[in-house]
Amino acid sequence: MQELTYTEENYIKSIYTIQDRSGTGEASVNEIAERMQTRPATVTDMFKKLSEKSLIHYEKYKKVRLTEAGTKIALNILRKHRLWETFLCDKLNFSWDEVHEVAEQLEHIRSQKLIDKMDEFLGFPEYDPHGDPIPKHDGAMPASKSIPLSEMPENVPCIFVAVNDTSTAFLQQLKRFNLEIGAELTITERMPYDRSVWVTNKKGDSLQLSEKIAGNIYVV
Amino acid sequence: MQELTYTEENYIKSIYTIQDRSGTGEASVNEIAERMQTRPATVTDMFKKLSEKSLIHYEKYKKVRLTEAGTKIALNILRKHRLWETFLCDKLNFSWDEVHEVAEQLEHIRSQKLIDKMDEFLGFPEYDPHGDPIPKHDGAMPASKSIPLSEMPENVPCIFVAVNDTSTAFLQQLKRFNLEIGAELTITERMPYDRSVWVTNKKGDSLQLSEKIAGNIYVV
DNA sequence: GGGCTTAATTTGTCCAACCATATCATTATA
DNA sequence: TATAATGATATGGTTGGACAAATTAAGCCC
Repeated sequence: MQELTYTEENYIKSIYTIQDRSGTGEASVNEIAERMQTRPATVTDMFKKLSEKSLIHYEKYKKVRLTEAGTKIALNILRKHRLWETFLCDKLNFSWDEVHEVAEQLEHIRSQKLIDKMDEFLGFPEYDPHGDPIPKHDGAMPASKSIPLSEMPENVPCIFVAVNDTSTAFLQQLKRFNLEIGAELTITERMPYDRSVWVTNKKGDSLQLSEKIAGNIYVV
Repeated sequence: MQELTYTEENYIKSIYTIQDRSGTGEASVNEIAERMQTRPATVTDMFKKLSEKSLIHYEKYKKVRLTEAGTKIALNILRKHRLWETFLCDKLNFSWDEVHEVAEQLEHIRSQKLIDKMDEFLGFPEYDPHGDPIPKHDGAMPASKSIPLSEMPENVPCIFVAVNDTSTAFLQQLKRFNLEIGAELTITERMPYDRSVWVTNKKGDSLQLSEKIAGNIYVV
């Protein structure tokens, strides 16, 4: 197990996320640059370094893929991130839209013992406050059986279980709509022009969600 | 409130610690280099930078002292460090000798809300597991729990912080022994017959102190 | 295939934090 | 007071992570 810088860890995590939500299981220089708020040149440099350390499969001008070692690291960071989020919400009463940026820092703390004790302290949770599965110590991940709200058929009720974007902007928007994990939603109508959807909740309130929002709300 | 790097924060903390136990309230390049495990050249560079940011008083070839702003930052880091140590011991059942290096990482987490909530979660503790006082949110520090030198266990280094007798006779005796506030002392042996103690200082000098003297020297 | 667009890489620079070495100040001591 | 020892600084160099600008490769469309 090598010593990685925080920056390297963040790249690994971004690659994991991008390849996870791309059909092909790969990530491009531009996608990572976008996500890391940096320039493609920087990403190319980092790809070389990570490749040197055998954490990604990299060939010039091609997309990259995490190696097994890289994936293991990504899952470990994800585990820490989600356990910390759970801690912040469950024990310190943070609201679920406040935890992300603090967890972004805490996920880099290096101490096997700390994270194992934290897991125990929290009662070995399977899902974090956003509904995302928490990888186990060995990297095993509870199934996340959710799909984007935008892919739900019309008039089939579903439960809001996770978000696919943890930016403050997005979470605040949800707050404005009064949308929370656990809400029961039903798509009543699709607007073909901009792919937005009309949704009703259990109380019968109706609201219109853009394609972007509906694509980042995950439901079962 | 400026954004400091972790490294800068660590220097600030080291300066605080050194000047706190120095008698004169100052810290030298070499002392900091020793404590930070780095070279004097590096420390000089950093002193210039911190001086530029008005966090220390710095003049070439002289010792440094934290400014008010610098002290505030140091106390804030100390607060975070000691609260985290308390958390690790009280809530996660770490033993008191395991917590330090993890707290060294956690003390850099930037979130006012987190640390305030943590303080509350822990029941607003005044002292950390090592008995050191935890600075309050406003920088106020509970009195540090000093004890008479005579009550220190053997072979545990401590710092001479106060006297409990301000008579000239006592102070002159201290002078004769070359004992000053700030000295690092270690009891090497106890003489059961008269309860006097053998003490060594940092230079390795050894001296014998009567029960009366050792009882009026306060240490932490 | 040729040309165009987009994506990726190379090159050269910058800054923070480090170091070794050489030099300069301060101090302690003969 | 002169001089050696110690302490601090200056200089020049390295590395990691970032950037802009220029260049090259890949993919696509006719």
